[in-house]
Amino acid sequence: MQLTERQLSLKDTLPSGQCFRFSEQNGIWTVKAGVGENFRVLKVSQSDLSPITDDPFWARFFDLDTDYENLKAEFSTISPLMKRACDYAPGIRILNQDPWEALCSFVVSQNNNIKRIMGIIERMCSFYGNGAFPTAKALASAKEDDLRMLGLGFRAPYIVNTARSVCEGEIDLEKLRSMEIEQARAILMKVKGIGPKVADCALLFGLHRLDCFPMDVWMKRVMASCFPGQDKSIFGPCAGVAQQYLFHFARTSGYFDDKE
DNA sequence: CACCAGGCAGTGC
DNA sequence: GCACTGCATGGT
Repeated sequence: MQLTERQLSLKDTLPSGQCFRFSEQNGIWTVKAGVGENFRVLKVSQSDLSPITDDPFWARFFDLDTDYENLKAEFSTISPLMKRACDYAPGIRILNQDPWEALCSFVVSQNNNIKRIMGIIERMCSFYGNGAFPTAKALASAKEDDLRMLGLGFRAPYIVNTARSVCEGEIDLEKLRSMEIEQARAILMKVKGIGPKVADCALLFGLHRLDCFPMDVWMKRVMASCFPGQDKSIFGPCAGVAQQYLFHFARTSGYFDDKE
């Protein structure tokens, strides 16, 4: 299978705020993914995507089985701005990350910026995971002071709460994959430290629930400015994908720089 | 110094 | 139900 940049763009997908363990140097992208023993490292360049297409793990990670051309065509009929967002970065895809890694990462993300999130997660991985993303079990027994030392601040107890809920089975992540979406959100949000935004990101990026539509500060700007009085329902059953095009466009294009 | 970052919990009304 | 505030930390 031969992929074009329009079908998969590394530079538009990896730094679009979905995942936090990647870097780029001289055109070579390094992506780290997976928890504990399932840890994997990918090295790939845009000019040769065969390390992704030839490896089922990374093919799944980059969601190669979903037809984004149809989705973009549908989205583009919604409004000129939605079409513009699709054309701006057509090679964005929704990553299929480990559910625990996604959930934990987005607990870290709250009221934080992407650069600092990446640093914190990297320190958590070396301190608790020997390079791999730490297991829920490892973090369930972490000391809050240690977590604060890594820069987690007020999120330290949230991480421990979340890890314990997963370990003790109050949250069964795999069951959330097929559950009624509102019920799945409600289960996640029972944990102190998980609100609607973190729950939606975990479901979208960790459990591939494309119906989730995370509303962060950028998406609130987009909706208020471009779709006033509307909600995610105008984007259909895969609203989460539309969300990602809009989020990336809003954050990197400069279009919203001087809009309240 | 202020304000912000892929928010959330707590409080008051 | 909705509006407001404090929160750790590092960057502008």
